[in-house]
Amino acid sequence: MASIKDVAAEAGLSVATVSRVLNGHPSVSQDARRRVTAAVERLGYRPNAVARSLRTDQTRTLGLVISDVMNPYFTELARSVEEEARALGYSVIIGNADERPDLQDHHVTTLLDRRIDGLLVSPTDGGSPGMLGAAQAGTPMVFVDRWIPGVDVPVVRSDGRAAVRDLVAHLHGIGHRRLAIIAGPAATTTGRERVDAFREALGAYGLALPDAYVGQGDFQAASGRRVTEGFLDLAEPPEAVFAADNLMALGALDAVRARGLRVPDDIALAAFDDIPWFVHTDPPVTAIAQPTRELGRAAVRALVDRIEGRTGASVTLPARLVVRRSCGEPASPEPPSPVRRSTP
Amino acid sequence: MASIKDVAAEAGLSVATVSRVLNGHPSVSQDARRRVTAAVERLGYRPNAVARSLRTDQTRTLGLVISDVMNPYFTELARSVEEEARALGYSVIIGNADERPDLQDHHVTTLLDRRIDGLLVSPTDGGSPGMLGAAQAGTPMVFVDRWIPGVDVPVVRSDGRAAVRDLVAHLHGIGHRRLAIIAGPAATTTGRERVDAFREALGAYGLALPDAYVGQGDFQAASGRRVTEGFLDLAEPPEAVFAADNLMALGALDAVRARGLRVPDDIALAAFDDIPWFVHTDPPVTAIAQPTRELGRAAVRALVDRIEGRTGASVTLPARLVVRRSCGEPASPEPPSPVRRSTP
DNA sequence: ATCCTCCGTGTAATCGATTCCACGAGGAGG
DNA sequence: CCTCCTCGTGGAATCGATTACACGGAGGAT
Repeated sequence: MASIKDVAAEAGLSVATVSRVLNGHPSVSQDARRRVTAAVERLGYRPNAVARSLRTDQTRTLGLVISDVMNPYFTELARSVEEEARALGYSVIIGNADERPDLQDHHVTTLLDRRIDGLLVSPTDGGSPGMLGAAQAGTPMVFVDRWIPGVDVPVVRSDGRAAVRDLVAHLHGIGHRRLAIIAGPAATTTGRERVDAFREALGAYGLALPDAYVGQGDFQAASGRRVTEGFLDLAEPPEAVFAADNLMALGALDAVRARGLRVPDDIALAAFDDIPWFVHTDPPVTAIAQPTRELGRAAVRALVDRIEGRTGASVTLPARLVVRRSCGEPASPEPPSPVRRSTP
Repeated sequence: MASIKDVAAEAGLSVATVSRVLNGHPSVSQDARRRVTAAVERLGYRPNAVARSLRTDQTRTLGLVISDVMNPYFTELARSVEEEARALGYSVIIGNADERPDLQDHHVTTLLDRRIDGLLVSPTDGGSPGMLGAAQAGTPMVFVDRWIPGVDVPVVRSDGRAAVRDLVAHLHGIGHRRLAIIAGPAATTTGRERVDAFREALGAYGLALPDAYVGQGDFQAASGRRVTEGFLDLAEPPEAVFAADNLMALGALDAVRARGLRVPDDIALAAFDDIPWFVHTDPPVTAIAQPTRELGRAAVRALVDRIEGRTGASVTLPARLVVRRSCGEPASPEPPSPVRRSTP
């Protein structure tokens, strides 16, 4: 593979001049510029990014460590992150933690070893040693979706509180009173927050959230299935189940169907994180949609701001409720204002 | 960030010795080894992968360029690729081409600039300049899922011919005679092959595949919707529609529902590529499942074989039919042997 | 005519590793 | 006791770029 030396030889100039042409440095003659361009063309030369990175101490690469690529929410997030990064001249290396702290650490160290310019993380847990180290070491960093309390890193996320209130209003309007939740891991902020928001919203209607109605999941379909089976085995099963992510909702759907029961007739179902497939499930699932694309873009912008010496502050965007048919039809007037139906 | 020089100073040894310890070179004394290890520990030193790559001319990184990350099939492929690569000591950088040749080229050049050790591609088209260049330039390369005829690169893919025959047998057994297909882009091998296999299988039953029953899609949901609408507008609409990928099947489902029609009562539907959601759609969708995990693993192994100087041959794995309810219930005996029902 | 500036270019140091080669110490063999 | 190996170690070249500094020539000001 041709190197800058070959180009210099071919153009009859020094490597310094070639480098200057390549980087658009002003003090180069028209003639030199032409000869270099021609030589580059002839040799099919492409600068070695590795060498360049070593010298300039920047890789123009961002690391993105997410909890689970197979989760469509994160896939979409990853996609929008890559898009925005590309627009700003950066590449992205994705690390999939599969909800495992050890894997998350593996990816963080690998990325740091490669000297990425900045790190975008949706932490799987409360803070693995590798990640805290990275934050400490001063690597530009931004949390997205989930974060770690007490770590001084900007957070780009969406606030589901209002949407959860809308959801509870919706369920309450339909007549449901015994509401349960399939929670995410307590080690994640989203895992805890969604339960809190749900409990708070229930409180506004004078409803309690008994321990038996809080099932512990791990954001994977299997746990949704298991927890839902537990709910159905109760002497007094809930009338509605709220899954804290889309995969657990899928598992819940499985469990209900396996019992020969029907959604929403026998039990209502709603999920956090809207995905294209929810329109096509039987029945279409009512969900809380995050502005995923905007989240990804905002996260990249915040990170690049940090990298390039600007401030890069936290961002919180609102989520919204998308009503479909999995909770039943409202008997009384429609739920409060920000609610929208996905099909008119 | 501490460099090898700092470690050498801290340990009171030369950088050469430190490097030897780091790389497990045999001729280093126990004492030196201990001192280096201690110094590394004290400084929290991690070798700079960029510098190492420049010197050794290898990055221990694989590039994976896929057509569409949002397609669950490719997400799963990407995941299994990363898993196997990690097991073999490689990292993976994913490039998402979004079915756009220009984006595909962008990623290929970026990856080559970063001097990845090998490239895994599922080409979007018949061969963009950048990709053909890479193949020519001798970069170790392997095609996965899709490939480009005439380019001398191993191909890891699955053969759907037998499964398509099973599908046609299944449809025929139910009583469907007017069968249509939503094809993928003609520029892709999978786009063409699936139509060919379908036509061939129809032939075995004495059925023709009229042009009006071949709709041109692009592997995206919107095209599935558009093509299906066209089918429904025909004077004699097909009784069954076979979508050449899962996203177009989703679009077809949309279109059918928008007309107030029902699957499978009004029209049968089947898809290539099985995904977890097909179990939960209304109705569950009959699909041809590829051994995605195995495909990813085989592709990585073939590529690493090439990189490390071994042969690395092509691999073809069989796909299989998964019968669900979207084609209706068979009136007569069950379809041929390799067919399985997803729910007993 | 002399001096100063500015411009275009080249030489060489540098980034952080790996690795070839040389060198000194110590042990084995004659 | 001398020679020859082997072993552990360090010095220095190297990978492919960027960039500080030096230098020569042209042109303007005095």
